[in-house]
Amino acid sequence: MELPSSYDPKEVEQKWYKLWEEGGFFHADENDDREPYCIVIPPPNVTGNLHMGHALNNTLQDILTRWQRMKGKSALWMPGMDHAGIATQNVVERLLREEGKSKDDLGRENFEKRVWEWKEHSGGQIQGQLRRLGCSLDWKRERFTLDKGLSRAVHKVFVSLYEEGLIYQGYRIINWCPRCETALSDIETEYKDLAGHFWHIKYPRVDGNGYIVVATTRPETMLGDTGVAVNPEDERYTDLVGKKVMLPLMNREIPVFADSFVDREFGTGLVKVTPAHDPNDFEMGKRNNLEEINILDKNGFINENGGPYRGMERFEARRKVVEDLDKLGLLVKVENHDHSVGHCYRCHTIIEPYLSKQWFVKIAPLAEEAIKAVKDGRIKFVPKNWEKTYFEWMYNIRDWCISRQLWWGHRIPAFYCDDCGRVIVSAEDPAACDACGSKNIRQDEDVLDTWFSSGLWPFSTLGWPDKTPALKKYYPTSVLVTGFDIIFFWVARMIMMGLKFMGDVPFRDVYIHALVRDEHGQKMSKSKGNVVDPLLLMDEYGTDAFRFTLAIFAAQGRDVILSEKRIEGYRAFCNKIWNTTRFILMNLGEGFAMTDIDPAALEPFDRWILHRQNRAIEDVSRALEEYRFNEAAQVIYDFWWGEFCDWYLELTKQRLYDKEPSAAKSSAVAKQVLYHVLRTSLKILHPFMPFITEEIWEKIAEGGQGRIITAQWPVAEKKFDFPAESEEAEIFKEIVYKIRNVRGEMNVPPDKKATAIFKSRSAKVAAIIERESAHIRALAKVEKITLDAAYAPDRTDAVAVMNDLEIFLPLRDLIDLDKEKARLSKEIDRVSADLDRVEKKLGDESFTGKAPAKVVQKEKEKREELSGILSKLRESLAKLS
RNA sequence: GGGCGAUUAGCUCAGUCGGUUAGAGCGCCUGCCUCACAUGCAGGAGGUCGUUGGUUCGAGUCCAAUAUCGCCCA
Repeated sequence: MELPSSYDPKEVEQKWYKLWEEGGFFHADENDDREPYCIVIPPPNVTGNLHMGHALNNTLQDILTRWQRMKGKSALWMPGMDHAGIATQNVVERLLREEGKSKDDLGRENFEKRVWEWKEHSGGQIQGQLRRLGCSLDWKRERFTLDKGLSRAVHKVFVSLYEEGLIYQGYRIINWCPRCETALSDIETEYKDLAGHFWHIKYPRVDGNGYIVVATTRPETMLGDTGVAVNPEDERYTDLVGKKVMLPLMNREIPVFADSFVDREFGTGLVKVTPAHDPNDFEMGKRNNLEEINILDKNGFINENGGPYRGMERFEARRKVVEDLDKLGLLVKVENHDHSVGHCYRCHTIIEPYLSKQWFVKIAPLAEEAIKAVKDGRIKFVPKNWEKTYFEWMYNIRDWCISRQLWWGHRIPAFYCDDCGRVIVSAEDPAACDACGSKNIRQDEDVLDTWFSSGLWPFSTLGWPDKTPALKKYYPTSVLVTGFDIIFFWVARMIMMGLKFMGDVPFRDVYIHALVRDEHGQKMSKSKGNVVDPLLLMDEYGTDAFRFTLAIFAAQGRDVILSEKRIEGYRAFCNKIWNTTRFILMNLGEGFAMTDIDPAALEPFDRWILHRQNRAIEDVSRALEEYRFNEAAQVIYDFWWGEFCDWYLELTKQRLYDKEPSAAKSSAVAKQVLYHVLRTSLKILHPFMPFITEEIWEKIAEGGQGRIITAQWPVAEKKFDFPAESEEAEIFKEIVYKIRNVRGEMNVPPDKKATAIFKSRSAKVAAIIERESAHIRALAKVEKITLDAAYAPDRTDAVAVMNDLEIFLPLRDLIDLDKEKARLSKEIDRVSADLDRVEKKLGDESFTGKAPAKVVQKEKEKREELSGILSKLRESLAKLS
């Protein structure tokens, strides 16, 4: 069979995914008795499209899943999507706006219907894209955070936490997005430094003794001021405490009071207090019994409490307030002031601290357990330094606001009795009030934070609250693979919920990978316009090359800054793989059949490559065990290209091309080894490059060997360990390299076959040269080889020196003596610099006295070697002068 | 303001326990269309590992300070 001379990924990729999926290769069976291995996918948003972050995240998960599947585990990679409350609602609202409608025109029920329709027809684009990426997800088990089973889990958790007192309703300051018209949790608010102003405003004293000056970055909030605070220690204002000032514009008398929260150094040391619009002011208000006046409506417009400013948008009101104060002569000064302003993480609108009634999770008791689980090692973060970030947050965690004023999501299972005012929390919709029996009950309008449901993901997807066989087999899951940006949003919450409801951690390991950044190290984002579409890269370079690039870039603790040139390089690697196969298939010949390899029949380089392959298998396996994806990929790359192709393949050519009957046995062995190494290398490459490996696996199949996706992961075989032969192979490689080096530097044309004379006193080296002379001739392009321990070199001989060996190449008229002198001088400089360093070291008694004997011994050997080489080089140079 | 990370070849990045001459891909230079591959082959140039100090027989690696950049939190 002959292959085309270059690899074309397009058809191959289309073909195999379908065959795998339809063939049930991705399905894990909870009823088999194999050891479980489970990863739950970080559910992408239903609105999502595959971006670089997904590509990296899912490539790594797929590598792990495919590897464990090949290791014989019952490997389950659980797929699914997140309903993404705010994001999805925003998408559908935007579509409605294009039709000139609002969600209120439709009403809640119709709106929800509309979102479901959207989900069915336009949502979940990413599922196809994950297939394109080759993800071996068990699609039959796919879940959605809003499906029936998961909703049941959400209700059960809510009710249970409520009954335990861990969920409560509270009236307090939350982060409010006026555009999304909903509350947000603390971590859904992103702080950005903005250039703002610091307005200094006069508040006249009621007693007529002039005025005080307060400073603020948000002057419009003064409409809701109900006090002015000073630090109790601040002597400047002792006499003010207990007095009243007149709030300008609103003409309301408000008290001056002392509160130690106030920083004397900040601004004027006098702080206007707006309890309904600032979390710190809220606390001070509570401590000092201040009135709470809410001046904003849900859209960020001034409400009826804002007097003349009613109906103005908040920033318009700010301008007007400042203008009016200025007119009244109450504006003392305006300073430029940079400050940190909270923005909605979904729509980037500036959020307002806003007083309202919301549902909260009392987080401290849950966090305590979650901290323990990481402290005592039940959960391990990789890399470990993320544990610090995790602890930092967990120790400072605040109660979690879980209610959202949205329509798309899990509606909060709380009901209010309009007759007796009772709050009923129940997983099933109650028919009547359980206190007064009234049927006059209505459900809470709010839905739950999307992250509330994703916090249950590792067990809800496996069937909880039912005790399913899948849950029993796969929980706790093996590893969670995710980016550090959602450690707080998601990872910490899964840990808390898993411990609470399953009584065990949700996963053993948490592998935190990097963010994919653009070439300037910036986080990719649509608003910055610096996104690179992974689908385009896959189209251009092939999925396997793209995946391999991501893997080899995924060094721990470092961001991935993607370079297209690298992808191009690994596309070339795909082609190399393809052509390795092409070469082997062209040479196996008709009637080839794989047999067991008899170690006794192997020739030296067969032993070398099998030995090297054993090391590659070990190194790849170990790297994967430790989530060092980049290392694993690098090992395969180096082995395949640098050893298998560059050396072994070249070394087999003579054996394969020799048609003499005497060469038949050697050729047959080489074929077996080529085939064996190819098969094994394909296997260790498969998790990284699933498509090309499966394609080739089929091309080289002798029939009935199944698919590579379920082939057995190789282990290093002791019978193929040949350390002594491998050492000799390295000497051989150096000989070839030295000759090539001379040829290259002296510009000897390739068709000019040289003669090489080897001068050595080492029996070992001489034996290698004698044995491998045919290989040296072929690889170094040498015509004739002579071993002569007493050789007296001619002036026109080019020379190369290595340990225990001098190689002379009589070049006659081809030699350029000046060039050869320069070459030798350069070599002498290099070697003597090394020798100097070594001698200096060995002359230092503190080194010989304190360094381990092994290290000293090594240096001594090096000295011998270098001084030998150096003297021979000098001799040669002397002859030229 | 607090915390974390980075700084290594022209570019993008590796470098494990402190121990040979600090590696790779791309780019660059020289020579090759050699019967698997020009997406290739052979050879070469290119680095005082941000700076300063310290620990050590020995530092790209450990410690401290500092500069620059990035991220997270307040």
